[in-house]
Amino acid sequence: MTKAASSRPIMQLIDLLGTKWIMRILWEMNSGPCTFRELQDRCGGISPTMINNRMKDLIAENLVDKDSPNGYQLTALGKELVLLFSPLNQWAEEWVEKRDNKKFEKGESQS
Amino acid sequence: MTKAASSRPIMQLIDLLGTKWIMRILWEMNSGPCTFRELQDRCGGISPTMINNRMKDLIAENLVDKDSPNGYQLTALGKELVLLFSPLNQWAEEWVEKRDNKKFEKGESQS
DNA sequence: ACTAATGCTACATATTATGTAGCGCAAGGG
DNA sequence: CCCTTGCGCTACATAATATGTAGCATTAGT
Repeated sequence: MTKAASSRPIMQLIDLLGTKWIMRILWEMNSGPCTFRELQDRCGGISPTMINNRMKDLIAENLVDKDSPNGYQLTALGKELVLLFSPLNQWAEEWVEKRDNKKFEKGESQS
Repeated sequence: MTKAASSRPIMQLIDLLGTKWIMRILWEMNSGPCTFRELQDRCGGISPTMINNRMKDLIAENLVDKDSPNGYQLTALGKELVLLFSPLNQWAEEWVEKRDNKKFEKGESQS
């Protein structure tokens, strides 16, 4: 991570979101606070090492709080960020549809 | 990549965007078509191996075109996606500001 | 005291990224 | 015609990251 690259906030964010599992965890946490092990399940069985490391990152970045009785939850800032992800949902639908059509045109098999 | 996880379009997108360099490359390509080597520079000297692999991915996902005389460029779909990134820019500004204030309160050194 | 669930750590293995050298090709100049 | 220059891209050894599995320490319930 070069200093120049990471000086712009957007670059810091892109670095963070480009770290494996970060977006997935944020997305899954949007459905409410949860325990360590439940989060593991929501993320499809991700390893505890990874969850632990990523949660440390997210807490350090002020996106998640650890609130012992209730487990982990998004901070206000974290919730704002995840809100910005929602347009991606609709875009992704169109994208997959067009991509699969193209595969079909090319004669590839469909699932 | 489990089948269940990747069945939802948003999960496929999150997987893609969570791959190292993908967001960065998309972001940098928003400033116009460019050559292989210029893209390397825009991304701060990323290795050619990586650029090559990621461009293959992005082309396969219909987000980038290879148009030999002019090099690489975003597809219409790719441009739409990068447009959805722009709100992140403003959010990132606030985020970094708040994060750095917090560090200051805690007595950490500033750059 | 026993059981079960929790957050989390240890660590060997597998996967992925980085850095560097350089190939084959095309365009331009001498 | 040869020589340089820049191009897209490949090869491959090394370094960094992720995965999977076992299990420890703690807490809550019975």
